[in-house]
Amino acid sequence: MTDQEKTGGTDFIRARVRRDIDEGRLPHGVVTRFPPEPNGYLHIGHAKSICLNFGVAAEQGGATYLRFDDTNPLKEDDRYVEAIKQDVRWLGFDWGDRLTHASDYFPQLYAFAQDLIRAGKAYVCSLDQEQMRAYRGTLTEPGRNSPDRNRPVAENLDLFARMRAGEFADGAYVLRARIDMASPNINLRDPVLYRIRKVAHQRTGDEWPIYPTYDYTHCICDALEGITHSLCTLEFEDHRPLYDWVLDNINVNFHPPQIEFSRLGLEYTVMSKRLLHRLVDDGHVAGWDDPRMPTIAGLRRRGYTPEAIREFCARIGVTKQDNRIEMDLLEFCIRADLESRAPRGMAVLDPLKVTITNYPAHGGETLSAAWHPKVADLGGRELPFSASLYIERDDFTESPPKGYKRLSPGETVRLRYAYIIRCDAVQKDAQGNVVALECSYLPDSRSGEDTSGVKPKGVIHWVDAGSGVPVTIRNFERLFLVPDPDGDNFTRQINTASVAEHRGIVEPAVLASGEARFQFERVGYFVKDSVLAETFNRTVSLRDTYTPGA
RNA sequence: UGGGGCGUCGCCAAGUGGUAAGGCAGCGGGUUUUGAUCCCGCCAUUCGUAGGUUCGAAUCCUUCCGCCCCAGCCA
Repeated sequence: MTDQEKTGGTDFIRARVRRDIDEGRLPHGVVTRFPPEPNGYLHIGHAKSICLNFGVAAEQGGATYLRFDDTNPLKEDDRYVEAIKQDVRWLGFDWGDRLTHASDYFPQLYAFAQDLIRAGKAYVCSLDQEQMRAYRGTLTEPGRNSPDRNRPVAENLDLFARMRAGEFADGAYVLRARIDMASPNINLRDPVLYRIRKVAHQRTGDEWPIYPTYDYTHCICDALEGITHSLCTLEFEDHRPLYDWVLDNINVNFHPPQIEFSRLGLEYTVMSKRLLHRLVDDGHVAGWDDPRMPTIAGLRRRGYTPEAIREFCARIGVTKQDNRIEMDLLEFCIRADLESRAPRGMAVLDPLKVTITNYPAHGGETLSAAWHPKVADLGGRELPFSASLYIERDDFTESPPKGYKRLSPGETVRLRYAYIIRCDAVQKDAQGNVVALECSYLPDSRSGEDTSGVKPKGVIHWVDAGSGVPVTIRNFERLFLVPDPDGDNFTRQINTASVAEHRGIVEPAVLASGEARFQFERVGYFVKDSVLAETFNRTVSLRDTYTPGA
């Protein structure tokens, strides 16, 4: 748990909850809910909501429901249900036996609708969608009453029963609340409560030919579950009067307050399910769990930890201000987590062959290195060394800038955990590209027992050619070219170079250990891909403050 | 232009009448066999604007400006 998870934070929602407790309004404790619609995968914006809902309740010894908001079988699919459950669990939250579905309440929802009709608060309307739009008015003009608005109660009851019995085609009728067609709040202009959809539902099958809408369903489910704080995002703010209207007009003895907070915005990515769906469906990414996706599944495959994501959610806070968080903060959180627990290893992404000319050509030795420079408990590993090695191409240059701390002709550098070497000769191909280096090593400079007295330019990582294992290493960049991609220019804003595959080589102990996450020294944090063999995904690079020439 | 929200450092965010927390980023320095980590220091006379109330305002009142959301039988 992070500090904020322990103390509970000071945001306006937690302040409100504490006040409710202090003033004795919650005799049965705090009850919240996370209500995803199973029409896609969860993303980091949902993580914010999950951390908030589960966090607020847990801090007060309360309970949280995981409730699937499954009122629209046209868009929903059971395969998303399992993915969502897995993601919530992986993030570290437990709903216990409080797993529910809006569809669990379909019978009660139906009965309440009949009550509304009897009370003259709802009516069956035959306007088609276009007509209804025309009757609704505009933002600045009031709407007009539906010709069916004064249909007698008995007739409404009969028609609604026949809708339920499946007598009518999709779209023939809807059940509407009878509120106010002139309301400045468009949500109150006789909103639809039920629509006919002769579609099989993932849980209720063909039992219902009619389905309740979100506005009608959500508030009632909240009330029936005794949700003490119904937390949602800002765009539902002007639905609140409708939320309240429904609960005020049915016979239910509990009325949760709806409290809104701003959704998470993250630079260089998108957070709407519609756009995420497009990325997947149009093949811009390999799937919902593509490591470049801001989905929980994508972040997981990328190597993010639940702890880092929770820490991120704690750090961004909860307010009503629109926001767009910099990637730097997310990266800071995962680096901070991995720094202390990821074992170190060495991998070369772009190998440059090095031959130690004064080292026995057929010999070799085994050096040792700790898995972590500060965490002794992590133990150590063996590191094969020989005359034939690979270093990072990037760690050599023929013309070093001022202050260069890597290898260049005539200069010395320490091979991490091993010896100091000097570059004696550079081999090039016909085009003048450097293809290999000839170096000599200082026999008395072995790591830990260095008596050479030589101060090398710096330290670089390396992998023994004979024992190193070839692997694919994937580096990811931001998915979009602009910090705030929009739906209209979406396709043009996608970064088509967001993944770079390297054919690299990694020290044998890394693959031999059972670990998944490593810091490849001087490069970054990586995780073994959960699907592709011998493939590492870069979770995040190491912080790099090197400015050439400086 | 109807309704609903929001405006405190590049990005987040405390603060709710008593004289601008903190984090991320950035910058400078120290330690370092990872140009990492770690450690030090710097980083808003000012709170969208203009007035007003007050001994005193980011906090109260008024004006204006800017941004976001709403016209699905989506959620």
